[in-house]
Amino acid sequence: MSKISKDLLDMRDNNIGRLFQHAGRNYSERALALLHIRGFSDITLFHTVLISNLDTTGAQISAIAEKAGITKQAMGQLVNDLEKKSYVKKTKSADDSRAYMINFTERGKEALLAAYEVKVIIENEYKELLGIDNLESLREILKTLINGNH
Amino acid sequence: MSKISKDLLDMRDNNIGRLFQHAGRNYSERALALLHIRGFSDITLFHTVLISNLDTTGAQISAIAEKAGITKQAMGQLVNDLEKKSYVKKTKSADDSRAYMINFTERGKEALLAAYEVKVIIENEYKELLGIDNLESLREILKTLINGNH
DNA sequence: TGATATAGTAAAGTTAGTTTACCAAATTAT
DNA sequence: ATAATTTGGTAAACTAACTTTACTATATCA
Repeated sequence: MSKISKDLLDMRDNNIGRLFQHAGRNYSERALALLHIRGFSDITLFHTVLISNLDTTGAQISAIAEKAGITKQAMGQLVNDLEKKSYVKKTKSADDSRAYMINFTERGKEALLAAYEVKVIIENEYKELLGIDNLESLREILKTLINGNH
Repeated sequence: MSKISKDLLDMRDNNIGRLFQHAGRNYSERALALLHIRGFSDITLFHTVLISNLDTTGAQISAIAEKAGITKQAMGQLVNDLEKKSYVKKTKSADDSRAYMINFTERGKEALLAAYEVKVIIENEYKELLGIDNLESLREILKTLINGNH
């Protein structure tokens, strides 16, 4: 086998971009499975975008959208969807009559806490697999990579 | 601020799953931009799934689909799309009259080589940012994570 | 008092697929 | 040799997770 075709093969298996994607997908699937076990079986990956970007103090649709990096229309749909599933409630803002305030319901808060628990569990699994030093250096490397090529 | 709400905030910024996703997206965007500069501007992220899973010796649709981890129907669409853009050609298989052999065209081979160049460039950027040791340990950590919770 | 910006909604389009259902050819079983 | 099953591929409809375009209502700035 020639050098170049060996390299091309290597591109598939050792491609760092593909490894990121694969690791990310693994994480998401594990997180979702653990959330489902905890009784939040109607939550999809899509929903976690809102759950993990809404503060317990509440926020406006466009503010959460910006934080999450999606359009306000998409966030609007997400909010409506999670309101139907009664994880959040939408109330007219007192300050701005164009705006709505989005807040967690009790169930929503429970989901948020469960999401936190799940995060801790998965990180412990990772610690088990890698050792704590490697996990923390992984986190630092990823942050450097993300901030380095803004 | 209470311990739990500080932890919940931390979940957003330091969440390892989110860091994977972010790093993966950064990589893809950079790779695609570099491919476009090289004259392959009609290739999307979607197309790279086929390009990076097809050998220069050619293969059947269902074989590539399995390798890529998508359905043969989805791969069929991808193949048709890339045939229209003349990156691959589809010929009736001599061995199996139900099957087609998918091969790169000359342009397709050029794209494959460009993809390899782009990979090298991005990895060099990463080396610059992290140092070679950190890059290699990142790769090993990711592989451990992926194989560890298959 | 306009002009412009902001909050949100509605509807259609897009991307990257999956599911269901099918046909034709190949393989295996009887 | 024929029937049953598997395999290669296609078609059409559906889905998720969005974006784009276009709009209304309210707020703010000049």
